Amino acid sequence: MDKKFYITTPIFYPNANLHLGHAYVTTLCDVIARYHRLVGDKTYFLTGSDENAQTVIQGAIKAGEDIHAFRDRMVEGFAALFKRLDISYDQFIRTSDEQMHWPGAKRLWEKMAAAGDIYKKEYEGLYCVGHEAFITEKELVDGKCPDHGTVPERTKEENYFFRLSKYTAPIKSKIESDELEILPQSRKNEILALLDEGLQDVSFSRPKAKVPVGIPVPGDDSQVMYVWCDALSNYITALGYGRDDALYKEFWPADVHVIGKDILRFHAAIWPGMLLSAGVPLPKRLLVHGLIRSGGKKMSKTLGNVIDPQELLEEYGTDALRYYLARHISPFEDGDITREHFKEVYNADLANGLGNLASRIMQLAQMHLSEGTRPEAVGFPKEYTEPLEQFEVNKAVEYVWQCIAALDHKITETQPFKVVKENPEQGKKIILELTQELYIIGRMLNPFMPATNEAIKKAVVENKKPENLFPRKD
RNA sequence: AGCGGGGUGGAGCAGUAGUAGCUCGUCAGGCUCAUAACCUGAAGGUCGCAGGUGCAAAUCCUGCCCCCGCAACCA
Repeated sequence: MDKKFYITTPIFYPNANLHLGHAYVTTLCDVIARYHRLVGDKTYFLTGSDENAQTVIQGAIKAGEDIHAFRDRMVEGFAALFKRLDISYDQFIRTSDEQMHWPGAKRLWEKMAAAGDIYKKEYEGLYCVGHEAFITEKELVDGKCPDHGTVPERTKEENYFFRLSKYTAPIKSKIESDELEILPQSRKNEILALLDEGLQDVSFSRPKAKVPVGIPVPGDDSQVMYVWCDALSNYITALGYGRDDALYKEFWPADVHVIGKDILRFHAAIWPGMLLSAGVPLPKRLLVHGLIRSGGKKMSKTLGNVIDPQELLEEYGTDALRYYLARHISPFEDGDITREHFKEVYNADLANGLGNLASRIMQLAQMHLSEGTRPEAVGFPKEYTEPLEQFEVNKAVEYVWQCIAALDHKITETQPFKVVKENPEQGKKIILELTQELYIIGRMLNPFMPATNEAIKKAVVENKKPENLFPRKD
């Protein structure tokens, strides 16, 4: 296979530490990216941070830090978590990066302006700082913003607008025809329903006085770009759009943008509209995942059901967390995680399942085989590749665990531990087969559990029983 | 209000018309290479409720109830 594959995560606000939801989407992307590398696709995996937002500025103020220092510190934290999660991203784009990001964002704006789709409009209304947007009278509760509990300011603002309304029909047709494919189907239906109502033009800039760190609007230094052109553009600027086209030519359009359902409309309406306006090809696919809840409820500090990825990483390790996220959280629907369920799954699937299987096979191998083995490379079964091509990561993992169960069963059936005493040659033959099958299982784990894949490979090749891969937890 | 997702044995899920399935947990038996693990078997469900269509419904239609999310530090 000699295809290219470009995958992106959303970009994250460096205003607080990343939580399990961020860990999930990033891990999901990593699994998909590693799979594509495994089957030989030329893969590019992008992640990054959305730094020019009001909420980030507020975070810095709250922390009493300089905005630049604050963002750098938060982004370092992102990198540390991603490293711990074994995220194999090729690039981390920061929208504050004037060299990497800004030229492309400006180029995109200019293209849209040249198409006649950017216009200036004066707007007077109630501005909520928390929203970083105008809100309507109707939305107010006791004269305050219901979300932020603050009294909005009546201000007059001159903004640039993007003529998104013009693109309702073309966007709809691209989505209906799956030229821009939206997965799962339910999300596609949802966005088509929205498109039926027609899209409104969207505000595309803010006065620089209000958002001091944004990207200047080309030809108007008094305004900075609002989030759409500022942030969504990262998917192409990272590749060098407007700067150096080599990667861009190779990898755009994206094969998949992985996003949460909360940001679906931005990616399925505004972003395609922008690209259509600028004459840039649309991404091929949006993979819209759900939310991770805990105990059936959204995680929130108030409810006290937040689970920090760091906590799980420390207690169970990187691959255990990756395993849980890949197997037990659906890529398409809301998922659930509790400490109790995590432990149950860890013990059942990893300690008793995979870990124990590796121990029993390698114990036999170490005792009875004189040297390690390395099975010939074979293709992957379709029960494994087909789900992965469709991003059904959980189904692919389930298949691997079926293989694990089958191998446990095979040991019971063939009784190599007994046979080897009565007929050493026959026993060794069985044991050799078992180690080779274990190796193949390890290889299939590569996208989900890269370190475990390595550990199993090493054990088989060196004919040495590994340390407990996943010690039981009580 | 509106929009979206969901309600299947103790837990988590699969199953869009034709004998209700998987994993975990529980119980009994087996095995001994292994991390008190592994294998086999069993118990356990009127598939949210009420109607309707069909020879046949978890699965289609109608109404209702309940949970979750869409607004908050938030993918």
